[in-house]
Amino acid sequence: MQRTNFAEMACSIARTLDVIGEPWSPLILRDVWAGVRRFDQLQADLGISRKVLTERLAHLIDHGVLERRPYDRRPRHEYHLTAKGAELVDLLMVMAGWGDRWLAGEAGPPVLYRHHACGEISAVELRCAHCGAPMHAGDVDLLPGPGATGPDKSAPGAGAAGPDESAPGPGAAGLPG
Amino acid sequence: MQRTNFAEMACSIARTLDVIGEPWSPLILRDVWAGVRRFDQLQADLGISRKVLTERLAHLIDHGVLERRPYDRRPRHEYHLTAKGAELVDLLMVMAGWGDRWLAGEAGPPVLYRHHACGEISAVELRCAHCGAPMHAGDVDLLPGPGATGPDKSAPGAGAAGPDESAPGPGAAGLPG
DNA sequence: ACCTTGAGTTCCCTCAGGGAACCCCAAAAG
DNA sequence: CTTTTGGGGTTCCCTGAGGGAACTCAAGGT
Repeated sequence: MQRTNFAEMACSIARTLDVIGEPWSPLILRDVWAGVRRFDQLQADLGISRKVLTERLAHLIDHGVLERRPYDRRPRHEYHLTAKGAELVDLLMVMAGWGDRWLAGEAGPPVLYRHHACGEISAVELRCAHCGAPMHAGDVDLLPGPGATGPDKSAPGAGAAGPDESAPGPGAAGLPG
Repeated sequence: MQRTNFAEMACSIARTLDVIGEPWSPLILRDVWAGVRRFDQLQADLGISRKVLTERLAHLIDHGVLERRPYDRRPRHEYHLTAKGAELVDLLMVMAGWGDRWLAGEAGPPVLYRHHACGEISAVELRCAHCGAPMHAGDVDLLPGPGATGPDKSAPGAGAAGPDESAPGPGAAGLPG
């Protein structure tokens, strides 16, 4: 779909959208997360066209979010989340939380989440990694970061290489615009 | 774009994708959040076609995520986030966090977030709303919820009506599939 | 030799996204 | 009163992505 190139924008939201910005990709990740790992299962469960599913899987593998593992001597494979992909599932949980709050209606949420640590049905909550207090859209100021000026050279590319935490420091421009 | 109807699926992720599942909507919300509120500004900043921008704005207003406010006696308006929309921006922060970690490369993150509460440059972290411990994709079990069987009747629709917290209780089917 | 199954390809059709030009309205300028 | 300006969209056409169904291919099983 992407007629516009989101990956080149100096915005981590746009770049993330380049990876999972069309609606099938999150659903594929959800399914893989929930244990639906094979081509025909995914196709049947999602109701996606086989052609598009092939493309999406290739794209997700390309971006290091999924990996393909053989499970037989025959040419059979399953798709698994990489570490990079597993962190995207965190995003899906937040997405599900919003849908549960605002779209579930009287019927209530379709899926419940039980937290291993406490054993309770719960939901995710956003907190500041620094002070631990709640951190929402209205609780932050946006500042230009070091990568503000343009797209990154030396992109990590396909490999699920470890994330890099750059030291914060002021850059030039703010949001594009 | 949506040829497939995601809103009818018994999945809060799919339903959320029905609202912001194509790549422009999150970027529009990001811009409105950052203070870009007028049609021509949005169009110029995003590089989106005017036609598609019109459609997206109508869709977002329709779903109660944005609202349109006049700012002049002339027919001029600005777009603002509703409470429902502001909570979607939380999702954008998580998205940005993932992009910062995995896609920013050597250049570092394009935007930094300063938390009002502690004044520090920080990032969001996902925690369990119940026990406060970290809560990630691998830390939860999925269980069928009360709305598991089908799409909800009596959907909140357009209005940014308050969220409903239904009492948890077991339902019938799990994920669709 | 034939059937089955997983995992894709190929082909065609329709509709959504991109681009650019055009339009409407209200205020301000002349 | 007429013209200009500028925000906020419409309209039209073209391309290309998504949907659907049929076809292919390789490896077993019987």
